[in-house]
Amino acid sequence: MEELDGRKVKILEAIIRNYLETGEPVGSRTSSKYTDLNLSSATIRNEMSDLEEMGYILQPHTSAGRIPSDKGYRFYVDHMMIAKEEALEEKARKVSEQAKQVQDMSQMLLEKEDKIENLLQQVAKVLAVNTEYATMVTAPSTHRNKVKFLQLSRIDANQLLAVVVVEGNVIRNHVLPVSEELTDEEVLKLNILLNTHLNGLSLEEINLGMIAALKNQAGIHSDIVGGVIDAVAEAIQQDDDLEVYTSGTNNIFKYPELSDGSKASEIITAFEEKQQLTELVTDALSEENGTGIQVYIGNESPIQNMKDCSVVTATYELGDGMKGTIGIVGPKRMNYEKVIDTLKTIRGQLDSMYKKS
Amino acid sequence: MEELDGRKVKILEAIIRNYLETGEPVGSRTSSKYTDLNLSSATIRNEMSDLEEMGYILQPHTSAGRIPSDKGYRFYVDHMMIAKEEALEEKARKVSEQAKQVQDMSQMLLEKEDKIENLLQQVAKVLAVNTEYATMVTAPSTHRNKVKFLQLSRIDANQLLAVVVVEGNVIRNHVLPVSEELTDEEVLKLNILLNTHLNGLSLEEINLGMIAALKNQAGIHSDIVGGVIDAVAEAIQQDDDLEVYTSGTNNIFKYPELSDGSKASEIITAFEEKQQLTELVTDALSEENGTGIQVYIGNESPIQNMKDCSVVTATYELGDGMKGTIGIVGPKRMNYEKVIDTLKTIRGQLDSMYKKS
DNA sequence: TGTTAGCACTCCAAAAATATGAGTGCTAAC
DNA sequence: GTTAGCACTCATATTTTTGGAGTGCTAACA
Repeated sequence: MEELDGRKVKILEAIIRNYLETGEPVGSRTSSKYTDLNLSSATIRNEMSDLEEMGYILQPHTSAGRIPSDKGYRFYVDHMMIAKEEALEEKARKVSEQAKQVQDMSQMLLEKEDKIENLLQQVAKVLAVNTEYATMVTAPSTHRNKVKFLQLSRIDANQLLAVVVVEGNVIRNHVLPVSEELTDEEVLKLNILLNTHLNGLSLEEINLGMIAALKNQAGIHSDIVGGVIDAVAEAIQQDDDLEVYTSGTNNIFKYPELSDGSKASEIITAFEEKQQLTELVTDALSEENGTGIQVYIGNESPIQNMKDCSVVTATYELGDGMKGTIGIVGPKRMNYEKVIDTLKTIRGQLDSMYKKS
Repeated sequence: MEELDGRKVKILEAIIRNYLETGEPVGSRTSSKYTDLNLSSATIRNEMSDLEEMGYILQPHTSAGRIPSDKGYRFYVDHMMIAKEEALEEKARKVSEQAKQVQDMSQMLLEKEDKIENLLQQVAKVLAVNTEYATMVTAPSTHRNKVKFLQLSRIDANQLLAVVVVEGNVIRNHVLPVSEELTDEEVLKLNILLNTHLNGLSLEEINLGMIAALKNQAGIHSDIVGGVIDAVAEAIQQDDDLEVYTSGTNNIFKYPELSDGSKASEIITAFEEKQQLTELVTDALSEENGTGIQVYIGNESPIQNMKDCSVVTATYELGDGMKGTIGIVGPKRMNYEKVIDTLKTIRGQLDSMYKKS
């Protein structure tokens, strides 16, 4: 009674697969036909009763069929999908799909964007079109990347421009006001100082202690120069909040279970307040599990707004340490296989793109 | 019959105001009580029949009350609102509201953002909170702004960084690959060349002819230098598509007439494909009418997705030529007075912010 | 002991039947 | 030109009916 025996597994699988296909609660009759074990509906009913007690399935109301619970979906994702993945007809379908996607992606590559933002936005869109779910893509985090180049320039009498180029050609800039005009020579000195000390360090290495030491070095001018250094440090540290690109939000209206007012509103709010998505993604990054794929079913999600959906994310990596996330949000009753597959494919594309450049 | 006489106007106004308040179709009985002319419902009925024939109001179905048509709303916005604006109790309400908003805005100013993107995003949010509609804000166009400062730097052997600072401290940068390494001296020369020729020009003045002339000037190295100049030009021209910031998309679910699946989906799509919003905004900018306020009712909107909504935009200006737009999207049955008022207030805040800095 | 047929029962969903009532258009009288 | 009166319309809400899918339980069977 505690564990699922082989027969229960088969029945549970029948129920889930059926429900994924039809979206209708599935009854004992239907699932008896769906399995290869020749059992009458009555027997199935008994087993279903057990499964319900164990929490794998539930009834929308008395005298309706059963639908998978979050726990049921979880079991499906963890134990049933892999098996199925080997099945032949699946394999065949996958290949053709994969080909289609690759096509889409290479099309995307044609209009090769130099700006990473545009690229990621495009990725989000391709993902949305392919899966028909709402999608999100975060920029790779760069805090472990090293400073390649750093430059201060005078814009006018009381404004300096600080530009920092980081590995991966990520560029940050910051206009900083200065109370007192600096001479060309002073700016040059500052440039040399900053470059010799900060160049080659990763962004996360440039912390408060570091900065303090630097200010000491600066010596004489420390009053005004100190301010400049602080501002540069700020420019470097800024944008720690990773950007999130989204697409296909309207796709949620394709699924009746999500398109009623209040639910849709919740999801859309989460997509607008990207803060929330970052939380989700941060969690996904921390829960690394080897495959780089995370599945959150309903309440498993760290953010409340997603309690009626499933979220699937994949971690991609552009070179060392630059990890980002791509993910989709859809109904619990989603095509997990296809989604995971698509995510893997696109992640692969991102990989190869990095190698090319 | 062709023109609206005074009585018809009064009745029309009664209908519209009533409908704005209740959202229910309004019948002859109700509107007879709502006006000061003492007429029986029967008389009103006759007048309403006329108004319907003229296209100002319509019936959702036979034997229902009347609701304003697009034409009716249009008449209201053009001719009835101003009068009402003077009314005393309105005035009183407005003052307190205005005060509240100013408070909100100054709060916003406290956490003064140096990045204009963050500021505008914040403006969109404040607007959304104040009006309870979906909002959009476009960055001011900068193509008439002048180049303040321009700098090429070598990042490494085969990459150059071009940074362009424009009036208003808008910064654009672009990493450009170079096939052949340039010496420090060459880079310096290029910098001088670019600055002497481009500095002080507005972005729109830097066109193809300009660039061609510049290439000639470059003389000897023209093969490789030409490429660099092209890339710089591109960096300058880039981002011509104005950015759009949005907020409060979920607000549309507060209005039943918009929250059904397909309509909501349309609106949300428009907000996601910011391309569409830019069209709208471009139109608004071109249709300048003195006040800088534009109202699109239903099908008047240049983009189809907004056919079930009303859109109100206001043009703001940060110094000469830097025009941007703030706007809201809501149901046709919206509080036009309040919206226009809020838009004006916030535009004022943006103005004063510019003067301060 | 596990499996199955049978049956009464539950409950949702859709369809049909039935009010309700707000609002209209029209006519005839003032 | 205005109004009272009245028959008529039609969306909406409420109730009733029906159908059917599905369950749980029991008793019989292998």
